[in-house]
Amino acid sequence: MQAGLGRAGVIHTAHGDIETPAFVTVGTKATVKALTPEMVNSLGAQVVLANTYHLYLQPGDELIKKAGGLHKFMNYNGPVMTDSGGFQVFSLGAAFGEGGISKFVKNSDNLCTKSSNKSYFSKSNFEHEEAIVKLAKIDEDGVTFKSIIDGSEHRFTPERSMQIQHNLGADIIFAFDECTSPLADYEYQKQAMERTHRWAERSLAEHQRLNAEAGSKSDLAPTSPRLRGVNTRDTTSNPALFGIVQGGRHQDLREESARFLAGLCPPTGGFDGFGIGGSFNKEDMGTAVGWVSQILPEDKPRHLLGIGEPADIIEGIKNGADTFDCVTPTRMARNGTLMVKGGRLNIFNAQYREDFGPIEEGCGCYTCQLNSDGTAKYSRAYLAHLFRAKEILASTLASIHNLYFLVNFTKQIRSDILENRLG
RNA sequence: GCGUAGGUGGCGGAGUGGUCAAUCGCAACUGACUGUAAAUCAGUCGCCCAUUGGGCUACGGAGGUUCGAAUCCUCCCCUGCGCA
Repeated sequence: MQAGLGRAGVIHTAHGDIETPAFVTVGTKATVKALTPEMVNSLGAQVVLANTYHLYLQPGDELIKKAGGLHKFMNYNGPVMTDSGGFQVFSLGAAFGEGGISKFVKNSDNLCTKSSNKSYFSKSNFEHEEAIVKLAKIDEDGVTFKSIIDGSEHRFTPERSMQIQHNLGADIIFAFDECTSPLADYEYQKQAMERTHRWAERSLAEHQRLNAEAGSKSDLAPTSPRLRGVNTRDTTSNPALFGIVQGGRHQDLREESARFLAGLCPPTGGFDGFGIGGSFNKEDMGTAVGWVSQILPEDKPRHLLGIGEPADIIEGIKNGADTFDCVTPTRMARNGTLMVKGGRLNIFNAQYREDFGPIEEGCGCYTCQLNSDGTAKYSRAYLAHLFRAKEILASTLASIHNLYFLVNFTKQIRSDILENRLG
């Protein structure tokens, strides 16, 4: 973009290119919920993000390695990313049992008193009446997790996260970090950020050790790994590693974090790209992204972790973020909220029970197709019925629509940038 | 006809003399969801005002007992089941 930090580019991976800005679909447990890989492809998605913690617990990273890696295991041949488990440090730690805490805090919220006694997950097997036992506990060396599946205890360190992610075999992996709560005070944000920095160094060192180890086992392995040109497609190549910027809502911390990570350049090279993680102020998330984009190297991709509201994507792009992932489109789809140009539409609302039009006029997605006579193939009334009847197809049709909406919303911004339609 | 078990808010189903406008589930209505503990969660759900709160009508129908009844008594109506 002529003004500001926005830009369009291409990330080359062993499994294909990602044209940025791009929305990354979330497939936590090696599946984009409710969709087949063919559906994911045909709605225009370019990348899938899976999760280290979840796949480590089930079915296990060793098994996925035996299967031939994530791509083969889940039958998805496009680029795949894995998150490091760093978000679970937050969601199973600080946020656990605290009902309604998200990565965002609003200026209008009172940071000191925002604590709800209502549990978001009242059916939890792990929740005790009096004291909520967190499922993640942090120390300098790493994090001790309790399994969300059976309560068993597991230990993640930066090294362990790297080993698991290498076993999973994604194209782009993330350093092990701590996603902090927006409720944490400045002092904690600073301490956590510094710890995340130490973990970043350890992640990078272990990643390079694993790459070297892999290299010594195979003649085909590249000597200079990571983001490679599309012409050198090599599906067995080592993953690229992204470091994660933290620092919460504080400008000095975010800038310090970006400087630190950008400066990590051991003999074999630094990070291949960067994630921007952690919590934000709802009102100035874009500003915070801008703080770090000005510092991070211009020739490396920047992924804004866990951000996906349309307005936030626009702000992220304007401030230099290249890729975005978010559970919002798929989760909201499963919960009956459909994304449309004007905002959102709750298909459960009584007004749609006899509405035989498509979700959105003019939408190009599979779900919004029209018959030759101009009527909707899958009407709002039909979707309303499927949701009320709890039919599985409801999730599929709604997920296709929401993902198409966001993926193409982001693609549109890319072409606007390329054609200079944006400032 | 005799015997027996019942009739409670849209439905199912608790309650069996006061703390009952009535537990709970479903349905319905509304909202939330930002690196997925999520096909989840929260709120509303007789009527009328109201900020806490107040008023009214309600537990098949009609009477009655009682300071007080969805709950006890009498008669009537209806339903299931068994026997004729």
